[in-house]
Amino acid sequence: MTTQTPGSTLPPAYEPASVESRIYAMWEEAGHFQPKIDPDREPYTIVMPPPNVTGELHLGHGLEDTITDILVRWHRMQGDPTLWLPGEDHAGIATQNVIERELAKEGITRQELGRKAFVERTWMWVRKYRSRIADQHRKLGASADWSRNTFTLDPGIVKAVRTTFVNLYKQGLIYRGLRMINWCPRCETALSDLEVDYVEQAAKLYFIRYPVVGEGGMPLPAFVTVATTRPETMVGDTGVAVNPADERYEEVRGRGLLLPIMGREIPIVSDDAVKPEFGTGAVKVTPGHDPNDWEIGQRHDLPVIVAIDLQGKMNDEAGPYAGLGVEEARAAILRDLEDEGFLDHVEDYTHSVGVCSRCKTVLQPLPSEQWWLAVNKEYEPGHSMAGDAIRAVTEGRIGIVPQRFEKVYLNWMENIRDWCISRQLWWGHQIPVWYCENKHVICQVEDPQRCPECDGALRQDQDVLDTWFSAGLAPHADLGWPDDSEDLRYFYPTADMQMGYDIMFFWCARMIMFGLYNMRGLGEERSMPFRNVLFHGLIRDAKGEKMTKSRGNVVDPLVSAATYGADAFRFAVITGATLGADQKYSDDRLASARNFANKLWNTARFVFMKLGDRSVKRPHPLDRETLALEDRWILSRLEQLEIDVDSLLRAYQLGECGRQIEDFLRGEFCDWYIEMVKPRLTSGDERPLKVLVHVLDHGLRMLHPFMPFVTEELWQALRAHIDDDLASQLIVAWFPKSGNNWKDAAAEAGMDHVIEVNRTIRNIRAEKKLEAGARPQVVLRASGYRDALVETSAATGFTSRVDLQVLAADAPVPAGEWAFGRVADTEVAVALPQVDAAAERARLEKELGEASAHAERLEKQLANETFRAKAPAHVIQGMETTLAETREKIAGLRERL
RNA sequence: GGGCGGUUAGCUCAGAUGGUUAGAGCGCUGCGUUGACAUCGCAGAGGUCACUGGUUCGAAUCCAGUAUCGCCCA
Repeated sequence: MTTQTPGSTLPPAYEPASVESRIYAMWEEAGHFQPKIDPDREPYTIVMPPPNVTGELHLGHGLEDTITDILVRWHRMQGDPTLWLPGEDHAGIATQNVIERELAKEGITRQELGRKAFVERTWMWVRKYRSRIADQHRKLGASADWSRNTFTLDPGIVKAVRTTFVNLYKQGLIYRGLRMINWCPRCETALSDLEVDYVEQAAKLYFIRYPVVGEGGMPLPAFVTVATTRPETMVGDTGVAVNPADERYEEVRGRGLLLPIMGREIPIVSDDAVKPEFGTGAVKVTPGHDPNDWEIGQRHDLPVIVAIDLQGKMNDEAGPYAGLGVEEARAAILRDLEDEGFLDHVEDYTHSVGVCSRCKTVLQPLPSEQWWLAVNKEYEPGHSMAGDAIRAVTEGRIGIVPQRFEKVYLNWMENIRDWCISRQLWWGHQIPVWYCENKHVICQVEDPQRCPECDGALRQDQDVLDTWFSAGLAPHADLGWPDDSEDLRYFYPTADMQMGYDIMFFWCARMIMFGLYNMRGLGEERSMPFRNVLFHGLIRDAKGEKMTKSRGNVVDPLVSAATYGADAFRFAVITGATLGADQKYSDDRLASARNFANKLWNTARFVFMKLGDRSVKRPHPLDRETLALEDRWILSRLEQLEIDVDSLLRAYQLGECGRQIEDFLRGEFCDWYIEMVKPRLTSGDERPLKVLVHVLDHGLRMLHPFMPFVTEELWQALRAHIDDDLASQLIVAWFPKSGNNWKDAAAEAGMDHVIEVNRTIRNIRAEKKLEAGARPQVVLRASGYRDALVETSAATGFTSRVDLQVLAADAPVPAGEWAFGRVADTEVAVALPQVDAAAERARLEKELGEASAHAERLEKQLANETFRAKAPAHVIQGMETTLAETREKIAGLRERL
């Protein structure tokens, strides 16, 4: 290791690959990821959104790990018992698809394999992949408690799922019912409303004539023309509907129509749901194949005919078309309609079609017997799952960050409908319901052997539950519920939760509903699954396109982390956008973050080099007067940063916080403090050492949640140089908190001035094209800031490469050619080899123009009576000072001209 | 149809509760290797903060509307 003589042993560039795995192992072996339960301290708990167990981490996971790890490390460093609870999800349909694709490579289907063998085979995959997911998190630095890692099919979670199901069933919130569902013919399962994507599709609108039936059942020469996008479903028509207010159909209301081809008589019904402006204002009603028609059918008691089977083929109800696929049937029916003169005309039409969000197959709406969760039904007076979930947010017990997502959440929750929770899959939590030969239904947590009512043989319901049913239990189930575990008692409710806004309804909404329901025994203030939920945006590719496998634009976060370092990856994604906003992925940002890590590395190398083998005490506030101006300045700035970092982290402004830490370390610490202190160190002044060590220490601590690896590695080397009680590892070192000891407005004002003077000197150097190696004479004529300029004159001389003289404002400028500048009441004169008189004059005139305009604005503002009356004193004061300085600048410039 | 968000430098994005001349990174131009760092440093160019109107002493920031892009829900 590098602790003996660090300055000399650290390589000249930061090499993440040689650091990260060693540091991670060090933390993990020390047990720092596992919280110590301390009843006297409020814990900090956050549950990881569980990735698909057979998947890979993508950039979204990388962002989530970063967000969570920042919060977790920040809390851990404040001494909170901190638990980051990781897990993996069985991801029912997604995993089943993965395994089915594998089987397909071998030329077999799951049906050929059989359910038992299929499930066993899936478990083999799960065992193989599960540890890989955890390793991927580790590579990103995630300080999660792997000893508590949870999988959604672990026995404890199975118990939680079944307990929840049984309780809801007994309270009548879970029921089995025949309803219209979204059926995916490829996945061969029902889907919830959320798993449907709607895509715009160019299609046709077919106008079909349905003959009116007269007295005695004879067709009249009159027609009602209906418009439809799906003519093949007409074989299942059981009515035609018109709007009750539509006068065009006054004549035929109450009559029957003859269904072409099928020859069946169907009624005309009046229903408000029909939009008169659509098509002809008359629509065919197919309750078996359209959700709206199902509703109309229910209202008018129309029969339901299902003519398309579960594989998307026409069945016997379709008469002559039985056995055809939907597309083939459509073509055949259109041909027949046309031949028999029923097809009126065809129009182009764009409409949206529901497709399976996973496999993009066009969905079939079908009436089907499924299990449902009645989210709006009261289970106790005044309490329904959705109602409670609404109130928890509107009454502020759960906070949503950023707040604007609150509306999205509420809007969805207020319009929520019963949730279809059963899936016709083999992989997942099988529904804990058994049927016996005598039609008894048993719903219980433990597997029953025989029917308790009649001792008959039992068969378990074949369906499994929607993946989000089990995922929705995570915060309490992962902690041990329904058992009364120590973890559950201590860590519930969890503190924060974070996820992409794209799964707000799938996961966040369900966790809130289930948490409030299952944990209601804790009372309103403690039953919620988390106190705050953070929604982050999506990471898109450089063009702003969503990353998908089919587009081939997916970036592997582990490749990024391996290329640039995990710290750089984290820093880039967290500063890439504000929370909740999408960001575009760019290698430039990664490179920039890597450069920052390297900068930090070399900053530390410099400090170690100057320290040699010394160990120094921190600067003490009581010794403030013995410190130099720039020492007091950087300590004051550090203190301000500590205040800002604290408030930004509290407000979950993680990106802004990271940026401010970087700005401080790069812009103030490296570019100014270290540069200015070099001549003092060279001349043997040791005071800066303790400041360097202290600022570096606190800087590393504050940056640690963002860039854990490089900061820990450097801190391990820094420890030996600090004469203080220190933790053994940065991961558990105290997070800096301002003690209000170092704020020093005078030092800040003085240094701001000194910095501006340096900038002015450099600016003149560059503008006058003075030789880079030259050390020109510079004369400063100063009054207000004379002491500060004198004190820092050696530093200025060094860092701006000049021979500096500080004179009184009224002292004469020595003879020679000079270029002039001015900062507040200080005049800057840089000796020139020769002056281009005209160019110098033009420059001064430009500057005078700008200064005059500025002064004018300020005068106007200050002359405004209302402004003087209403603006806060410090603003007026500040403007007056600036005005005075600007006037002096103008005077100086006039003098030159 | 309802709702939400974006529009700030060539590009990617910051700018919490309105406050003195709006910032960063990348890119660009010029200079530079003064023993921490070329994964670097210094200096510079570059913005009527989408538009219109309003509130206010004061608006990138608040309000209303418009345009445009995107997302969600139905």
